[in-house]
Parts: sequence; structure tokens; C-alpha cells
Amino acid sequence: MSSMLSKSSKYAIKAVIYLALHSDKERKILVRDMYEAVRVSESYLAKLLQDLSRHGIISSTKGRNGGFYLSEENTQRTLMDIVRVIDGDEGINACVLGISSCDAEHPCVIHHLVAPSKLGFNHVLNTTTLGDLVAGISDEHPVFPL
Amino acid sequence: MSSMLSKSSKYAIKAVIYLALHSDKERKILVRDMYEAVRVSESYLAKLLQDLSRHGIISSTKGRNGGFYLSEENTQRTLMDIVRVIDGDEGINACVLGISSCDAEHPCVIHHLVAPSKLGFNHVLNTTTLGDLVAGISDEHPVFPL
DNA sequence: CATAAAAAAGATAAAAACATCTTTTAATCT
DNA sequence: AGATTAAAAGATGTTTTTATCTTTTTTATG
Repeated sequence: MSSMLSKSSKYAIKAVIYLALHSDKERKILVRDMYEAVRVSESYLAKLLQDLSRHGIISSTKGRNGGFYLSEENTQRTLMDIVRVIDGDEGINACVLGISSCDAEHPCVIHHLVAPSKLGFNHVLNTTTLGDLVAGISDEHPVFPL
Repeated sequence: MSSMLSKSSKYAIKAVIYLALHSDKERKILVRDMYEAVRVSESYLAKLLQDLSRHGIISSTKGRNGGFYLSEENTQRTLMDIVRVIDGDEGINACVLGISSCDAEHPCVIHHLVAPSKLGFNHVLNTTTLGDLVAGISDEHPVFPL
């Protein structure tokens, strides 16, 4: 299967959308209360959210009344921040065919064909903040199920 | 790692570029003579080329003087044909977030953001033939190393 | 301070992708 | 026909990704 994002990144993005919609510093969310919406197991989602939290993409507190949430600061993070944490950042700017010597000066055969799509996709990831994601959401245009 | 194409599809596309450049009905190529250019093991490339041959994307003959090649007909095949054989066709038109209910009428939160890039990329795969790939190649603009 | 709650961390397991090796089949050449 | 060549097919192994389970640490509260 060929996909622009790994399954893990998809889970992570969906979970963060959930947090963007339902959480803030005063309203923390338990993994237990969100894993079904994201359609992933509780354990695995916990692992992914811990990764994001450790890297400062989302926030969390332990213990009673703890949980995950997005701080004001977090809402300025981008989709790319999530993908970099979950999938790593090797592939992001690499040649579509994996040719290491391929760049704008020494393009591979399909470089100029796919460059616009690739740049466009990366641009979306880089410029879309977590806040942006939920900015247009209303009861008119619900996002669920994720 | 997040990548638009799987490693296997990349190998397959690079190998087919090699065939497009160096083979035809009269000039068959042995796996042994191309695996280094593609930077993949002989065994694995053989497996991938057999897959493509079985699906009619490329051609082959067994036995003495045998090998892999592109027929005139094969040069009309597209990059998408390769990707479908190697990676399957599930993910091709699926939602970027893997949301099954997401479509143009019921778009997910990032649907309209990524749709142009996604359509653009698919369009390139669908419309670029194997012949196209090597049409502009000359000694001025060599393609190797792959 | 003891207890409970929840994330963090670590160990383990399952599935998928990637890769290799061996045997079989088909084609050609002498 | 027999020998040789090369792809086809099948069996097996490895690595990476995905997923689960258990233990530890931190925090809040009675």
C-alpha cells in the first residue's frame, strides 16, 4: 500500500484533532475517552500521544485529574510537527524515487513531474496549524466520525 | 518514515526506467545486468520484475537469450500501472487520514487542503507513460545513477 | 501519609514489508 | 536429445511497523 502518511501518523493527527476540539488547559482528556473516536486501540494511542507530549507537540499531566490536552502554545504547532515526531524526518524532502543524488540541479527523470505535488503537500503540512484544523468546524460541519 | 511510494515501487519504477532506456524486443536485459543500477539485490529485483511481467506491464522470455524488456505496447503503460501491481490499489484514492467515510461530499478536516496535491500526484502517475519517462533523456541529461 | 488515578516507560508480540535462497519450468543451442 | 540458460514459482528468513501488556513514576486527594 502506498500512502502519503503512515497509519501511526494518521492516528496521531486524528487524535490531535480530537484534542483540538475537546480539550484545553482546564479540560484534559483521557486516552480511554478518545481512542474509540480515533479508531485505534487504547494502548497504541497512549504510546503515540506520549511521543507527541515528550516532544512538546501536545501537553499532558500525570496523576489524578491528569490527561492530554492542547495548550494555547500547542495550537500553533503544525501537522508537519506531528509527522516528524511519529515518522521521522528522513523522507520528507527526499526524492520520490529515493535517489540520493537527485535535487533541483540534478533532477531524476520524474523530479519535475512530481515536484509541484510534493511541494504542495509539504506546504500544507508545514503551514496548517492544529488550531487551523478546527477553526471552521461547527455543528453544521461536524468532523466525526474520525 | 512517510513516503509517497513504497521502497518496492521505487525499485520497480527505477528498473522499468532502465528497461525503457536499454531494452526492446531485440535487446533483452538480465536481472544480473541491471540490479546494481537500481541499487537493490538481484533476488528482490527478480521478484519485482516477475510481478510486473505477470501483469503485462513489462515483457520477458525464459531460457537462452531470454530476459526482461519493454515491448512497444509496454511503453504505453503508466507509472500508476506499476504502483498498482506492486503496492496494490487500496490506498490510491483513499482519504489522507484513512477516514472511510471521507469523500468530496463529506470531507474530513484536511480534505480540501490536501486534495489538490493528492490529485496532482495521482494525475502524474496516471498520465506519465513509461515511454514519456525516457523521451527527454540524452547524453546531455543522463539519468544515472538511479 | 496512604491511596487512587493517570501518564511514562519498558518488555513483548503480531503483522506487514522487505529480502534471500532453492527448486521448477521454459527456451535455446549444440 | 542433452546441456545450458534464464525467468517463474515457492519456501524461508529478516527487519520494520504496528500493537499490546506490564511495571514504574508522578500527581492529586481524602
